[in-house]
Amino acid sequence: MITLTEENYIKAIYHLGKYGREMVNTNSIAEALDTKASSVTDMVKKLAEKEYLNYKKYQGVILTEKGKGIAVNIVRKHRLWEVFLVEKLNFTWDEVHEVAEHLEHIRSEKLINELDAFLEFPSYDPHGDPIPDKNGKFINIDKIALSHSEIGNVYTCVGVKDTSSHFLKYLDSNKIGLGTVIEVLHKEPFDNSVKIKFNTTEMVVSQNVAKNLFLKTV
Amino acid sequence: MITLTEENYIKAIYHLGKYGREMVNTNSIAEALDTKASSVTDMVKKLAEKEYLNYKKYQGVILTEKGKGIAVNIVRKHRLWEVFLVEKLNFTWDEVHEVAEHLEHIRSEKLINELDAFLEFPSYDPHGDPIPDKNGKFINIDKIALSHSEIGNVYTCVGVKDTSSHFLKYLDSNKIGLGTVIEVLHKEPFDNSVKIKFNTTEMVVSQNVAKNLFLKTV
DNA sequence: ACTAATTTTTAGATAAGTCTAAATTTACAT
DNA sequence: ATGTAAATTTAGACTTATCTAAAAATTAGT
Ligand SMILES: [Mn+2]
Ligand SMILES: [Mn+2]
Ligand SMILES: [Mn+2]
Ligand SMILES: [Mn+2]
Repeated sequence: MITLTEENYIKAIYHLGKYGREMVNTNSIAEALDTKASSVTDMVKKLAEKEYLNYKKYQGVILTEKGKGIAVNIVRKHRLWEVFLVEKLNFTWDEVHEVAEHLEHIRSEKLINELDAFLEFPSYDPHGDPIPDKNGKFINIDKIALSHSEIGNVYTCVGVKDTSSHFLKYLDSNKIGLGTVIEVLHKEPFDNSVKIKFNTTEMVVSQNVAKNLFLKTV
Repeated sequence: MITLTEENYIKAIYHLGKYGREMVNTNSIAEALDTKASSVTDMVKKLAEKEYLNYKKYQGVILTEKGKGIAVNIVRKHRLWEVFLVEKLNFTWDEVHEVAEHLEHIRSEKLINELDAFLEFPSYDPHGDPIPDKNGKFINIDKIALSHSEIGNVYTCVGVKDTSSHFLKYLDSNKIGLGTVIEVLHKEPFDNSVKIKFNTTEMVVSQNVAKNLFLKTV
């Protein structure tokens, strides 16, 4: 049996290691889970024992296939619940994450598959992140950050990197959301700010914003 | 902050003490939660300390208003989730309880109130139990067990006492459900079995069944 | 009223997950 | 290559919730 705490460690390691492809070090796990490095060491030993990951002392950890399976399933549940909250229960995209952090741990195959069907098998969550299907497969569209866009090009906003309430509310207040069509007018080398145009509005966004907004070419 | 374990104790005490009206003894709590009496003693001390209940050594416990408030809120969540599972996700009434045991601990005022609205403010759960509203108020219709019915009378089935999968499946297989109109034909004094008639079908049910089926007069 | 059975509480131990502080290993700069 | 800084692990302690076994209190039977 896997505990809630173990699930949270596995999920964090999955995200930190780029979908479980890269090794993850102790300190980054500790930071992600707001805990101490010594606690992480104890836990990764246990997770290695249970074969959710491979652990080399002082070298870091990497998820096994078994571990990745657990992680993908939690991500699936997290994102489906987020869709449910926005589509059916009038939550805004900045309110869903916190509740989904808890709902993602509810264990019922039937529950999650029926929820998937009820929502008509959505491919993306409210932040533009892809939702794994029942078999753990998901589409990964190639998106670029606004900070890596090219001047003169036109893009569609398809996701956010930072899903904090602060950032999402900032986007709301500036009328930027998923689907917004954005033209890149200018990139300021001095501070890496970007001047963009959308719906006849022109505005300058900071590097911080530019790094956290994902686009795809129209 | 209240823990998941504390919530389960409070809920059990609420049900055992008839909506928190009666004193509950240590052993019955232990049995309900499948734990040991010594564990219960430790926990009720903690719950008394936190003022969720009053505890007199060797005498048992009774919920405070604060404790009842917690309990009613958990019951509200449990029953609303059960309605959701049946109405929206194709669960049968014998499948919902287990999942609802977990969903009832998700903490979000907005979530539960929006769910309530989404389900159009249901008054009863799939087992005929009343659902408390946002303020903890709920209708308590007076229902009687089939075992206490009167020969010759006609009743409507409005609830079940035992919500175990076994009992509910037994009812399903005999085409008895909420809303079924039942006429009491005979009560056998020897074994307290009851002969009933519904939808042209006549059958004899055991005392065990008769005690767990709630009816109201038509 | 007294004894026996039952119920409840206490005492001490255990497991999970966390922490601080100290020790160890690795990485990096000269 | 060597010393220092950073990262990681170990050691020992704490908290929550549980258990077993023993002690104490209550209840019930005669
Ligand atoms: Mn999220
Ligand atoms: Mn998301
Ligand atoms: Mn239930
Ligand atoms: Mn129910």
